[in-house]
Amino acid sequence: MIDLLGDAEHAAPSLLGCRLVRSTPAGERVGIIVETEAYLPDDPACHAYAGPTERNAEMFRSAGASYVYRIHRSHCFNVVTGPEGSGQAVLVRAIEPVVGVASMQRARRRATVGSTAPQGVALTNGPGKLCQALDIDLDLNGVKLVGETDRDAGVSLRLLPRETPAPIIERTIRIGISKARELPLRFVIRGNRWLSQSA
DNA sequence: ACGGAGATGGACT
DNA sequence: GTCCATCTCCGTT
Repeated sequence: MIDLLGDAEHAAPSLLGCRLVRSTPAGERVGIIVETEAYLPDDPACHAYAGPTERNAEMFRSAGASYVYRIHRSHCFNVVTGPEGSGQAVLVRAIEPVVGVASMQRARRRATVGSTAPQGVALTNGPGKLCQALDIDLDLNGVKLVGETDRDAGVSLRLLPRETPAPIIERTIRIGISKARELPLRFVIRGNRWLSQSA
């Protein structure tokens, strides 16, 4: 059971080890979530902090939906958590690829502007990279990720519980933000090799 | 209508 | 380490 009804600070570590499943006509891609960050209602770094806007609308809807937004050339993927209307979410910052690696590599190559093909851990070790690898963009903003999903409606992104024992978790400050830098709201699976490069 | 900022990634010195 | 591409959103004119 994945705890998404509690607040993001509680949900973020509970998502570690869970599987993210992307199904398209081309096949299935699966990654294990290894790094997350919580963004809370009273948190200046949270997109929902200043209240509902068009961009962050999904954060104020029901837990278990996706919140996808664009930053520079990349997308970031979040899982909405907490009571409806509370405005909080968990950013997925890195996954460990387990199924459909070749398909992820193709998707990354397609989305990469430069010439060098992403290799090794660079496949999915960052929030923008994993969105490229799984073809997550604004079309997947607001889709239901758990339970009865919108799969028949052509939507194919699902969150499944972990199959393994709870991982050993480390907690640190968040990465790449300018506000509320000091809050320890980043959670990682200890020692996992697919974690993002933390400056 | 406008301008600045950004939960990033890749290239380069 | 630094620089910046590229675009969406949002607060301000």
